[in-house]
Amino acid sequence: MLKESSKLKKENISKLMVSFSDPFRLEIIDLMMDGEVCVCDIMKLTNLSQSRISYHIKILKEAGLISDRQEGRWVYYSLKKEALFLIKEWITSLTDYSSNKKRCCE
Amino acid sequence: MLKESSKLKKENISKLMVSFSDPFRLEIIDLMMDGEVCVCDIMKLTNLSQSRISYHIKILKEAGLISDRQEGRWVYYSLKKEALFLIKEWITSLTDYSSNKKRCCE
DNA sequence: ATTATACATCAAAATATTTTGATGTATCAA
DNA sequence: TTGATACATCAAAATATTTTGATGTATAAT
Repeated sequence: MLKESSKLKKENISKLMVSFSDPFRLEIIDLMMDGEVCVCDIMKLTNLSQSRISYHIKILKEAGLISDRQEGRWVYYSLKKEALFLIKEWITSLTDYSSNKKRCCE
Repeated sequence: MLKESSKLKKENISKLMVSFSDPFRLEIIDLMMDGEVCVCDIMKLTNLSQSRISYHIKILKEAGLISDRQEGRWVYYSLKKEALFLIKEWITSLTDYSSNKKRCCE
């Protein structure tokens, strides 16, 4: 069962998954795969408005998926490897699920 | 980059991730880890209403995460290993992302 | 045939998420 | 110190998702 095998609580899982559930957030995550990005970068590379990007960044941050680092006027965002690893672990617990099927409703 | 390394299109990824983004769907997925389940099973094991379960099942099905098999009055649902594998692959492409950070806004 | 069970589907209501445009704060440069 | 840049935050509007209760369809048991 998922409950025992995962180090992530169900609430955290859904928050992390919410991060991936929006195409614009996937775009942003995609950009972060090449390293740190600031909001201004994302603005240049997508055509999302600044406040829209900030909103999505907030979702990602509250899910624990990204970390931020301020440097002067800029804030650099990057993916948290630890979070990605936990997600991978969770997905693995799913793919490794027992294949002996039970019949229901009997 | 995500785009090239994944066999899943961004649209499919977000649909799959939407599946995992709801706590009740996570419950249902959890139950399916022990094998096939019917709606009646899910009703017994959670206290979700029948139409509510059907709604969530539909989301999971349209995301391509589960398959169904009818037997008499019952419909048995189970996780599609293929879909889980694709998700795992995608997550892996994220965790394996290049760690040479670029500086932005320069 | 009638009734019950299992589930899907529908429309309306309830909620939640997302977008927009405006405003606020901090940093920096002139 | 004034103005510009980078970003956060806010409230309202727009949009999307979820829940509910009712109704529909198919299967099966009596």
